[in-house]
Amino acid sequence: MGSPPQRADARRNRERILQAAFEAFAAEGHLVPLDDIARRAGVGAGTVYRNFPTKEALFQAVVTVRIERIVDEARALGGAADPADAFYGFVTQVVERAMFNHAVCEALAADMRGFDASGMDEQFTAALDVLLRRAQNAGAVRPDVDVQDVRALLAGAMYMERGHRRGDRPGHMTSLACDALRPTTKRNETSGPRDETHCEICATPLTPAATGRPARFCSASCRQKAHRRKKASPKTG
Amino acid sequence: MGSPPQRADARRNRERILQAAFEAFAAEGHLVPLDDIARRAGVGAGTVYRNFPTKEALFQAVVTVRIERIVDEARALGGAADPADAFYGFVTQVVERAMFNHAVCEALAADMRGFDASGMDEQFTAALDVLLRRAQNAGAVRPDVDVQDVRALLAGAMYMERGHRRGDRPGHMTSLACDALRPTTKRNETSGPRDETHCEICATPLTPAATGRPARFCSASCRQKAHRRKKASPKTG
DNA sequence: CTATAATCGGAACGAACAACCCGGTTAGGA
DNA sequence: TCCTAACCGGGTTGTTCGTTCCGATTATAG
Repeated sequence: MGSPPQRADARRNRERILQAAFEAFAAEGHLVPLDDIARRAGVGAGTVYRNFPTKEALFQAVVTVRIERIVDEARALGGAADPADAFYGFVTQVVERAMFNHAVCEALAADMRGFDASGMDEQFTAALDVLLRRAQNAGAVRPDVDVQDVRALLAGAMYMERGHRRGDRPGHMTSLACDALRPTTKRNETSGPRDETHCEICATPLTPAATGRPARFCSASCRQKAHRRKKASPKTG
Repeated sequence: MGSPPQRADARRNRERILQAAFEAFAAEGHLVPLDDIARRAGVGAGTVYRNFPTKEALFQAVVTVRIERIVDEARALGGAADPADAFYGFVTQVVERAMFNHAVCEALAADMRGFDASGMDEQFTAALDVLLRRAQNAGAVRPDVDVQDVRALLAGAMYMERGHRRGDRPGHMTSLACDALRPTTKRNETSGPRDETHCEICATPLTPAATGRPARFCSASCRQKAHRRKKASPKTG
């Protein structure tokens, strides 16, 4: 009890392990072999296990710090002047951050990777709930979603950004996900009309027109159809 | 070449393996051990490997059939009378189906699990593109998304439905995802207002009121704030 | 400097799983 | 019925990875 708590080298190694684990988990997720972490920390696997009972415990030790920080930010935004900015800004930022940290991504994902035990799940959900309700009361978020929906959408947005990352348009899927939450007004229409490479009517791929002006239809009949439609339904066309 | 193509028991076993693999992959995804599939089929692991060079080949053989069916349905919907119904109906149905088939879910997910080789990815994307463009031309889908966005949203919806499944409201996240694609008009507002357990203004948790009527605010000041807001912004409130 | 106990590191273990192999079995034609 | 090539199945191998163990090392008090 009164004994010197730890030897100096032991303390140093613990820090090194945490640092290496943070980097490794962030880069590759919880599946990274523990031996890799040990090697990056410059210690043996045994030393890791003297500090953390299981690999899972190490993962949680690393991630809990990050989640706590995120929860703190959410709480700080709870009193922000503009509830809409606070909510959408927070959501966007969380996803953005998770993009660069696979571990946070996994922790916030669907199952919270068993974080229920540490209470992080409840805290995160509660903090998010405050932002959500304020935004809803301000009319910035549709009223028929609850905090679990937003949690799911967050996880989904991270998943989409990671899985379907195309070099261009980072954050595009998140923007789309946010639009799903908005009331029917005020959209985030990002880009202009897509560049057309298919017939606008039947979606047949268009051969690159030799003429300067890009073609919009594959045939005269489709062009006529388009004209007819434009006249018939000016509301939806 | 002219030799009897296969022994009867071999043919029978092949069918059994395909059936067992379909069930196992559908229930548990591609991670299910191959030995389990062999056992369910009532054969040894060796017999599986005599029919399919790798576990991955077996997975693809099983899943390709399902994806082909989905692609066929998409193509059939390409000429539907109502492009909006065709598109949203197809998306909803694909997610719904994947809910009960983990294998399809994984195959349609972000990376298509290497299905590029079999051409399924291109075919699925092309068929989906037709539905999307027709729906866009009909004004039922916002014009600033492309087929890759929809692919991502599909994968995300499946992910969300699977991960955050709450007993109630199956398909709710899919409905939300579809709303992200709609033009600003015409929403799918599913349920009424959520049951309030927090202050509508500051989101403080409300202690269950002893009185019969449920409270909506945590304090008199919040109640006043609500009144003021309702007068100030009748458009958004 | 010395003694000693905490600490270190990596070898060793066990479990899981894909893939291979070979001795025994059987279908099906003659 | 008999023969044989095709086929069967599970035991075996190789690999990966989490976890444990123990002889070697080293920090630190006296």
